Amino acid sequence: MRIATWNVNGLRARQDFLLAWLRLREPDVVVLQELKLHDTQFPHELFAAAGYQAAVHGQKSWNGVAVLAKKPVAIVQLGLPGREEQGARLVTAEVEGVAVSSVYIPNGKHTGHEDFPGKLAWLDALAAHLAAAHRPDAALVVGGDFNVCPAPLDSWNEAALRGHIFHTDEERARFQRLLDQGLFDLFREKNPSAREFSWWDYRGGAFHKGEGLRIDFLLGSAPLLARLRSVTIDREWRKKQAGLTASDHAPVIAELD
DNA sequence: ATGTCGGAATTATTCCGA
Repeated sequence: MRIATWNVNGLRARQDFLLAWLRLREPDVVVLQELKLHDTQFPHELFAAAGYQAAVHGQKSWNGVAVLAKKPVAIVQLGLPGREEQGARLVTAEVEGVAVSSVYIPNGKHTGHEDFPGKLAWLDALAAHLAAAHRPDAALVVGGDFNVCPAPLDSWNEAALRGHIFHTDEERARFQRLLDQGLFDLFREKNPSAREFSWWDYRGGAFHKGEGLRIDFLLGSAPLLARLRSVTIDREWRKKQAGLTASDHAPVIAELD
């Protein structure tokens, strides 16, 4: 099984780009973030024609998450309980016996912004929800854009950015609390010292200067880790393809037995 | 160069969020 996560930064702007990538990589399951459309605008027919069905939790204009899969998807959860006012940021579906969640953690803007405590509260609520809804011995994947840089190795410039947004002890402690629910950072498990990033700002030529962050993760429970062969970050798809603009995030792909 | 994007509100221009 090949499972991926990708923040597409607007599905309507990215659908041709995404379809080209699906044809090339042929993932079995993909969790998407930042759809930026309402459920009713999701192009189910387009993805069905490409061989995928979707569980979608969207909203007008912003946020929005989905689970795409070649096999049937059964919706388990729409929205993070108690945190719906922060937007459509969680959907969980069961696919081939695996509970698959797509999450889009609030950005928080900066540590002095009123959104920052909201981000921490959302992460607290996610840890509580996972503890209540999932057993650590069951097959679970939580993939998405976490908007947290868990360790210095995950940042292009830890020295300058430590203590700033994505790089605070508060965010990192809460990311660790997610792992404490019995989850593993699948990329890091297979690539313990790799300095690779999944997001680069559109501005200032950040991609070409190597100024990125690793903030997109596939977290998996022990049964998934036992099946894990490899994890890659598909940075070629952060580049323009045949004249089509890329997202500011690259896909992350895990290969499972 | 805070140097770009996507989307909304509004009618090609400005704002917001990331």
